[in-house]
Amino acid sequence: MEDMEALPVRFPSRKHNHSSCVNKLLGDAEEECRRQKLRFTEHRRKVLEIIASSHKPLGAYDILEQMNFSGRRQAPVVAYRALDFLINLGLVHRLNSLNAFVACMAVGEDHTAQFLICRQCKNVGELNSNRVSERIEKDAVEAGFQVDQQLVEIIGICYECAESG
Amino acid sequence: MEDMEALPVRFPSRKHNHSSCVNKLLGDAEEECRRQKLRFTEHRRKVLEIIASSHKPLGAYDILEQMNFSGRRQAPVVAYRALDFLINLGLVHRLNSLNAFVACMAVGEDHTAQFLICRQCKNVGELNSNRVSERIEKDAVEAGFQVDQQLVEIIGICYECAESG
DNA sequence: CTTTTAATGTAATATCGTAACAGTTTAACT
DNA sequence: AGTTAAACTGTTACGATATTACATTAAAAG
Repeated sequence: MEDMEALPVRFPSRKHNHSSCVNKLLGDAEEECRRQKLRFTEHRRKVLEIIASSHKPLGAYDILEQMNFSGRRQAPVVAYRALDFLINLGLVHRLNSLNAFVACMAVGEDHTAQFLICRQCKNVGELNSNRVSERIEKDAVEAGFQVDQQLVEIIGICYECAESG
Repeated sequence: MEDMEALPVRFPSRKHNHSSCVNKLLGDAEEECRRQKLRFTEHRRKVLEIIASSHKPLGAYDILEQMNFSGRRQAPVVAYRALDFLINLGLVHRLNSLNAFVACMAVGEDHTAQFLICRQCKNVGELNSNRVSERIEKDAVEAGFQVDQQLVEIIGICYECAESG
C-alpha cells in the first residue's frame, strides 16, 4: 500500500513575495540565535539576507560581491565563516553539485534536505520527502552502512519551466 | 508489502583482491571502447588504472601526481580530459561532496549511482538501490518536477569500521 | 573588572577546474 | 597511398573555490 501523505514540497513560484520570505527568515534566525545564545552579527545577517533574496543558488564570491558595505571588499573567509555559521544553524544549505548556497525553505521543520534544481531557470526548491530519506536509511542499513548524513540533489526541469516549453 | 529484492550493494572489503578488479575494469573499458569505436588512449588507461587501484576517492591532482611517466609533470587539464571521458563512459564517478573520483563498481549494470562514503576509512561503495531511485523519481514527479539526474551521496560508517569500533 | 571565549581583520596560499589555441595523430574516404 | 576531417595532445595561462594562520577586538561569564 502506498503511503499517501502529502509531500512538503517547496519550489519558489515565479511570482511569490520575496521581501516577506526574507523577513521571515531573518526573524527565524534572530529567534534561533536567541534560543541558542548565539550571536547574530552583522556579517551573518547580511549574508543570510543576500542568500534569502535569491532563490537561485549563489556562489560564495557572488555573496562577497554584495557585501561591500563601506566600499571595502571583504576577504573570502568572511563569507565562508558566515556561511558555516548559517549552515550549522540550518538556515542555509550548500549545493554540492553547484558549489553554491541557498536559503533553507523549511526552517524549523527538522528535515533531511533534498534539492530540486531546475537546470533551465536555475531556481532551487526542496523536496524533503520523508519517504525518500527513510528509503535511503533502510537500504543503507540493510547494506551494512550506518548513515550519518544524506545528500540528495535532483537535477531537472521545474513545473513552470516545463509549462512554458 | 515490502519489496524484498536483494540490494546490489558493493562496498570494498578490506581484503579483496585489488589487482583483479583493476584488470576487470581495464578489460571492460577496452571492450566498451571497441564497441563504441572510441579511443582508449594512454592517458585514459593510466587514469583509469590509478583510480581503480584505490577504493578511496582521489582528487584530480592526486591522480595527476601519479601520472608522471617520463618524469614530466602533466598539466591539470590532462587529468580532467581523461576523467571526463571515463565519466561519460560510466567507468568513473565523481563525488560531488568530496570533489573526488572513484571507479565505478557496477560497470554495465545500468544503474543510478548512489554512494556510501565511510568517513572513517574513507572507502566508498555503491548502494545503487532501485527502490531509492524510484522513490525519488516518483516523489519529484508528484511535486511537479521532471527528473533528469539524481545525485545521492550517503555519508556514514561502513560495516568494517563499525565492527572494529 | 578580569578572564576566557567568540568573532573579526588581513594576508597569504592551497585546491579545484577551465579557456584558448597551436600542433599532432588517427580514422575515413577517395 | 594521399587528402581531408575529426579527435586527441601539449602548453600556457588563468579563473573559481576554499582554507590556514595569526594578530586584534568585542562580548559573555565569572
